[in-house]
Amino acid sequence: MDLSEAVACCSPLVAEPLSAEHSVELARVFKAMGDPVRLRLLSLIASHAGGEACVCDLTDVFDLTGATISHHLKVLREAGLISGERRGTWVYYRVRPDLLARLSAVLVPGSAIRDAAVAR
Amino acid sequence: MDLSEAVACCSPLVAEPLSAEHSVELARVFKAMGDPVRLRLLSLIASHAGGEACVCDLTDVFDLTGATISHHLKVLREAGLISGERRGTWVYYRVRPDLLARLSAVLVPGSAIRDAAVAR
DNA sequence: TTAGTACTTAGATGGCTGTCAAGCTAGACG
DNA sequence: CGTCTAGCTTGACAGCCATCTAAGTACTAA
Repeated sequence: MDLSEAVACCSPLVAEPLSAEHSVELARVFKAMGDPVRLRLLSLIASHAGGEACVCDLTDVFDLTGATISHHLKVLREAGLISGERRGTWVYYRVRPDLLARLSAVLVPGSAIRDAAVAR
Repeated sequence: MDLSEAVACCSPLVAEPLSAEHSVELARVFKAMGDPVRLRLLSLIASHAGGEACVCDLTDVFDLTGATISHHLKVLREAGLISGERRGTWVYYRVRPDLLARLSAVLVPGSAIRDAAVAR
């Protein structure tokens, strides 16, 4: 099962018990967000001008080696939370707002209505 | 800094870069949700009749010892996601929807407006 | 009080994970 | 070509974590 797909079809947590399969996929996404460095990376990328950020912009913020930042970006990428693209020398990352919105919807009841409102 | 407090005052991820302090507190909550068993526990409790569930109801669902379930419930409790109360022989847990709503708001832009709408 | 049920805590253990150093690949520029 | 910069991968290691067994606590019932 694809990750974003799994998240997309999950009902709100309060609506019905999560299936074992869905819980595994959902947990993978939350686990990816369960690290301070990765959360900051996510918000740095999301809030950066143009909606994207170069890895060099991100590395300077932390007191960590490039290898570690690269590792965290990979975790976020494999969770479907960000996507990366090489343009010349640099690699740019951007968040995937659709997945964030779906995650957000899973956390609160009545999300279907709210999602429709957001789509408008 | 209190956990729920930290989550409450976090702006949406896309609005501005998360501070190092906020990211640590937020990550603790997401980390608690980053496990399939804990996610299922959360949804079992949230979707249970009356908004609360006894530990014995939860233990039967999984192929795990009571000690392990107890451990996961403790993690969820320390993250501020659930609260437990003993009534007689049994212990009942319920979710704290306020924290879930705030978490949800952190994930999407324009949450302040949407929160106001939800509150009505 | 004794026995029994419902959790919780403590300790142990195997597996996972965040981090770094070192090495590697991809592109830019002579 | 060679060299420089940006980023990724690998391998290693210390610390964390999910799980179990065994023991402890809290309440009920006879």
